[in-house]
Parts: sequence; structure tokens; C-alpha cells
Amino acid sequence: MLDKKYNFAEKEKKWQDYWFENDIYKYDPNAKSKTFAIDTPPPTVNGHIHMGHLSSYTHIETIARHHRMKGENVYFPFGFDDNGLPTERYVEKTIKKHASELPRQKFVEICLSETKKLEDEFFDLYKSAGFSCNLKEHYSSISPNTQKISQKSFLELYKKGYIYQDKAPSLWCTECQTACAQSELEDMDVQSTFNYLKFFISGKDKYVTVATTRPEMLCGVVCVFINPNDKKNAYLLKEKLVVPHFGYEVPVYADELVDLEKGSGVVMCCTFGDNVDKEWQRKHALPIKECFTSNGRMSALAKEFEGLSIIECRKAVIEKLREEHLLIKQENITHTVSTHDRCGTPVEIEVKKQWFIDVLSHKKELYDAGIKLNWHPLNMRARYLNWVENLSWNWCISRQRYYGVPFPVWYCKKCGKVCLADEKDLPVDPMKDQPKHACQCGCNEFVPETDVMDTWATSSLTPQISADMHTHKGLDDSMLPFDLRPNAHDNIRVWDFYTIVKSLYHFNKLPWTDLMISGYVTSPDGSKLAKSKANGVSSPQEVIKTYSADVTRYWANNLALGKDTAFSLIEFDNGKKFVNKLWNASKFVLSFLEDYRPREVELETMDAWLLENYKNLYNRFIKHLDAYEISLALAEVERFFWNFCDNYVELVKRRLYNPDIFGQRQCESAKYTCFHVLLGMLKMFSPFVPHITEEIYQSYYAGIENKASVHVSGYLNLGEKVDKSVLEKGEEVLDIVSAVRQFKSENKLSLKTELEDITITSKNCDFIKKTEADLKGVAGARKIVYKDGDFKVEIGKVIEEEQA
RNA sequence: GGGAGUUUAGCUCAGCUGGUAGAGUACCUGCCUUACAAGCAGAGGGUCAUAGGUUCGAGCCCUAUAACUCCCACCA
Repeated sequence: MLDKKYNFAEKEKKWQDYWFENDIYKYDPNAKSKTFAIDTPPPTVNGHIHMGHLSSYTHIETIARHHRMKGENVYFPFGFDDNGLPTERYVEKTIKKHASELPRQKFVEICLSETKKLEDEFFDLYKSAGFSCNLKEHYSSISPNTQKISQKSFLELYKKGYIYQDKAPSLWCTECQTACAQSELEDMDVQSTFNYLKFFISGKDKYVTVATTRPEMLCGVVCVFINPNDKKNAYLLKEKLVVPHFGYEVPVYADELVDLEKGSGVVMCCTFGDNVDKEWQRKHALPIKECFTSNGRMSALAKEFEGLSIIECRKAVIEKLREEHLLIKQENITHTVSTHDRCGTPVEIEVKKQWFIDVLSHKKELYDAGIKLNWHPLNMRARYLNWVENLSWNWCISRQRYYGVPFPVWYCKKCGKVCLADEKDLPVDPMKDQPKHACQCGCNEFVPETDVMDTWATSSLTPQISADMHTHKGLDDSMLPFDLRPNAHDNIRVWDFYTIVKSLYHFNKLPWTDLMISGYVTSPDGSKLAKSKANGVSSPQEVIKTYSADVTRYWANNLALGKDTAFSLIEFDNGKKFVNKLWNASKFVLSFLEDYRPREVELETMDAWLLENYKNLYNRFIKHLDAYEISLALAEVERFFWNFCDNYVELVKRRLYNPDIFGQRQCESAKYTCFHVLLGMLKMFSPFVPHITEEIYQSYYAGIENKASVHVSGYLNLGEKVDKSVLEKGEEVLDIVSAVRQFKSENKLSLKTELEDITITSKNCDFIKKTEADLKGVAGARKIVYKDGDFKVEIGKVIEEEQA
């Protein structure tokens, strides 16, 4: 017997412990059934999980549970992405110190201990949400084993020629003091000033106007560009121009990238103010002049401004130009600058020795890979393709930071040659370990590489890293491709892209066959959720505590794939109602089934109708979930369920209560139907609301089916062929019930009011007649008269209560 | 500038291969019905963003337009 009220706090905890202790979701390496492997997103350990993560993990969960219910062997690993800049930033904020203020080793130790705390929090949350990934073992992107895989990947790609080291322009964050990748850029609108400056023509008392937002870079001007079609200024090509204030001369070149409409149509070029400068530098073989040092201060080039910050220098230079009458006018503008997504600082371009993975020369393969993958929803594919088409930087994987996977690289002290670690010695830390062999030049002294790898250089290997937890084969492709990569749309250009790169370069294979892309949960005003801010949105912990894990999952499962949704607690009330209804309906139905064991019986008409409906539902349900249409699948089974409660159960409950009046066989038929349909529904609901379905299942069905859990019990397939005519005829019976209810409602009568008689006109009287006992009961009619003809229901006299 | 998405009832959203506009919620009217008042029954409520087109027939297909959201590019 089920409790009168469902106590979710107690039951959810009970079943979570039960699942955990009994390894209910364990992947079985020896199973013969098909494996469904999920490349679970490892949460980045850089703050607290918010509702957005919870909702997208819930989608993964539902899909994992669905495939488990289909009898597949689900490989659902778990891990943490706990190294790299995001984690460092989190730790810096927590301890209120910059990494550079501490000894490297000390900082790394603090990172390890701080992330451990967060990981414990993550673990508790995952468990309390009832997640069915393998919580007993997990990978970490900083663990020695992961480092080994990551370093091996580096060595292999280096040997294959995909990785190269170069002193080349790369994106530089002056705040984090490290290089970063194109995918880490974020646009930000800033107020800025367009400064119109006088560039005098050398030896003449004539000037041209050049507009710039970055006057502090005047110390690094290498040339001035005009448009090749600019007739008015064409004469300048033969002249030299004098850089204002700094007084040195630069040449003038023509390039079609110059926009005649912008500013004065004449552009100064520095190496490097922006992307275009970078291109011009290469195309016109311009000299490289570095205006800034790596910490965002002015370099010696800036003469008297050396050591000022970029912003300070900008002000100071403007002041100088004004004094020297070289500033013609200023215009306030809003323009977009690229900032570092981890700290919001505008990025600069720096020329430094960095490690790169070549992606630009493989755009075609990367693009084709995007075409071959199955994207859910499909339109998300465009984001990937768009990104690949617009790639303009090779993937810079070196970071001038502390907490990350080290490069397995030293440099010969004498000849400077790169010395790679031996594969069998991995993982290595070149700052502690030494190469085992002397350099080819004979020198035995080495300088370690102090840079660490970009965190994505490692997390792009999650299919291999997570497969290794079971295969123990390291960097290996035996489990590739995985069946599913799930993540939110922000990760398409980052994690998805990089994973595809690595998988293609290593194995010439796709990392997975399908991608499932979740949308964002935004705050009610539409702004982004962030791990660091609350935005007026409840935390997952709060929501689960208040509403239960099942209700929270119900909410998440109703969100459309790929679409952003504003968070609202109102939506949780539907889930609460649903869970309550499921409890009450199950309690009611099971109260009739206590000692019942199913056996074949000749079915009553409406029982057959419900079973046909169930088959119909089953087909659609499976089809939706196979296509990752989570919310549609849930809506479908939920609609069936409410119909089951409000129509079917109402129709048959008298039979269940009174076998003496309605007949033993008729009662048996209802029991048979209830038994199967409730069981089938519980199984279908189980991926969405795993706790309450388990509680109900365990109270009755588990013993009969002899299964450890509803979640490994398999769906109930009652046959795929549906008798449509039974469905239609049954609907007509419901129409009769509806007509009677309408009559009673309009006449403000209680639904139990009895009626003298009702007259039914229909072409299906034979069918309807067979339901007469049920119909009389639910309608409260003493007599039913049948007529052949177009469908019509006439209500006879009401029997007053006193009489009844 | 390129791309994607959205626009359907007061609100949140479904709507398949083109065939009489749907659900939940809110509001209104009733009903304590031997599971559930966190329930049940019933009613009202829509120029399917706009303008054209294709079609016997368009929420759906085509062409424009508008508004909002997101991604990318631009950043002199």
C-alpha cells in the first residue's frame, strides 16, 4: 500500500541511496546488448552550478534513462574539468590573490584543494538530483592519468605535424597575462572616442587626417593605408607621413580592406591593434612593433609614456596631441571590442612564442565533419559550420599560466632544439623531471617549457578520457564514435569543435554520431546566468529542496531543446500537480490490484480501447525520445495519463469496486487493463521522474517482474499494431460522457446526479451497447435508449435527490 | 554585413505530410463525485506578426517587410 501522502524528501533520498549502493546504473562491459555511450560534459569547476546546468544535465539524464529502458547498455561516465584558467580565476577570486603572488607549487596546491571542495558540492547535487551517471568513479582533467592522455595527444599531433610552435601574433589577455584562443573571445560594447589626427606629409606643410580610437598606439605605427580606389589620396603613395607627436616617418600603402566611409578613409596600421593589422602585417610584410608589455603596460617604444597602462597612456597622448595642435576633433562612438570571456578585459595581440594546432588548413574536413554529424536540433549545425567557415586563427594551446597540464617539452640549453618526453614516461612535468636522453647536439642541459596547455586541449579528449575509465587503453579509439555528445549551444564553437579536431587528427573518425544541444536558462529578465551571480534565480539546491528532484526534472524536461527559456518558478507548480496526481492515481489503482496477478481474460470494450490507446502512445513515445524530442515525449504520455485518470478510471471504477454487481470477469478485465497500463506508464515516466516512479514500482510491480529497479525493467510493449477503429469508437463513448457532464454542469447539478434515461443516436450503437454498464455508472443514467443515425445525445429527466 | 531562431488565447507554449485553430495556466460558472479541492466538470477567450503569392484549400509552402533573441564578422 502506498502512503496517503508522498513524502518526496524522504523517498528521494531513500532511492538515491538504493541506486547508488546497488549499482543500478552500472555499465556492463560484458553485456551483449548494444552500448549507448554518452560523452558526458564534465562541469567546469569554477563556481557553483546553476539552473542552466541542471536543466541541460536533466536532458542528458532522460536520454540515458530512455536508452537503458530500451535495454541498451548505457555508458554514462562522469568527470570534472578542473584545470585551466577558469579554475584558476575561481581560485584567485576565492583566495583574493593573483596567482603570480604565490610560488607556483603553492598555487597549484591551493587549486587542488579548492576544486576538491567544489567537486564535493557538485557530487552531492548530482546525487540529490537523482542523476544516473556513474558517480562512483569519475575522471578529472588534472589527474595524472588524464595528463598522460593529454600529453600523449600532444606528442602524437606534434609528430604528425598538426602542432607547431611559432613566434606569431596571438590573442593576449593583459589581465590574465596569458595567450587565449579565438573561441574565448566575447564581444562587448564600449564607449570610445574617435580621434581625428594630423599626419603631416614629410617635408611639406600639408597633412592628411587619420582617425583612430587607439592614439596610445601611435608609438607603434608602421604604415598608413588608403583604399586603392581612393583617387583623392592616391598621391600619398609616393609620400611619407609623419606620425603625430612621435615624429617618425612611415610609408603609405594601398589595400582594399580600407573602408572609404569609415573615419577619414585613411588608416594607420600598427602591429597589432586588431585582426586587420595582423593580416596586413603578413600580407605586406610589415615590421613588428610591440607597443605593450605582456602585463598591459606601455613598452619602451612609448618613450616618455613607458610603464603607463593602456588607458592612462591613451589619456596622456591625447593631452599631448591637443597641446601640439595635432588633434583636429573627437567623436564619441560606441564600438564593439573583443574581450576575454573569463575576465572581460579587451584582448590585445601579442607576438610571443606559442604552441598552435593547425586548424586553418583543415577547414574543409572540419566542415564536412559537421555535415556528417546528426545535430539535434538540426539548426544548431549552422552555428558549427558558420564558426568553421569564419576561423581566422590557428588554435593556440599554450597558456602562460600555472594550473594546467604541462607540455611534455624541454629545450636544449645549447642549441634550443625542442626535446620531447618519451611516451613511456608520461605524464611528465618538465619543471621537475628531466629528459632521459641528451640532445642531438650532445648537450645534456635543458630548459623546461613553463607554459601549460589550454584546458580545451585536454577536455577535447573527453571521449578518449572517459572511455579509458573502462578500457584502460589510454588514448585509443576503440569506443569511438560515441553515440551522443550533449551540451548547451555555447559550447558548439569550443568543446564540440575542438573534440572534432582532435578526433579527426588522431583517428580520422568522428568522436560521436549525434549531438544534442540544450538551450540556456536565462534569468527572468532574459539575462545570462553565470556561476558567480544569482540573477534572482534560485539555486538548484534550493529548488530541489523545495520542490523535489522529480518536480525539478519535470520542469527541465518540458524545456524545448536548443531554445533559451526564462526561468520561472511558476512552471514548477505544474510539476507538483503532476507528481501528486501520479501518486494518487497509482495509489487508487493499486488498491484494487494488491493480490492480483495478471492472467488472460476476455476484455471489456473500453478496456480494449484503453489498451489500443496505450499501444498507439507507446509507438509515438519511443519515436519522440529516439529523436531527442524530450518535451514532446513527456507531453504525449502525460496527456494519456490525464485521460486515463479522468475518463478511463472514472468509467471503470464502479466495476472495480463492485464485482458482485458488475461481474467477476468484467472486474478482472479492468484489473488486467489497469495492471498493464499503469505499469507501462510508470516505465515511460521513469526517465523523467525517476524517484516517484521507483517508489510506486517497488511497492508492487518489482516483486512481480522480479527486477531490482523500474529503471532497468525495460519498457512495456503491448504490440505495435494499433486497431484504429477501436480508438474512434471509444472516443464516441467519451463524447457521450462529455455530453452528460456538460448537461449537469450547465444545470448546476452534481456529477453524481442520477438521470431517468439518456437517448443515444449513433451509427456505432452495437459498440456503445457493449459499454452500457460502464456508461450507466459514470453518467448516472438508469436507462439508455439507442437509435441509429448521426451522433446525438439527449438527456432525459433528472431524478431529484429526495426521490433517489 | 553574414547566419540561426522566435512572432499562435491575458500568460507559457504545442500544432505531423497543407484539409474546420490546440494544451496548460489565468479568469468565469458549477461540483465535497467511496484516489486526488494540489481535485473534478463546464464556459468564454485567437485577423495564427504584416503584406503579397502558389493552391480547390495556407498557422504550415514561396517572396518581401517588421519586431525581438542568439551566433559570427566588423573593431582603423
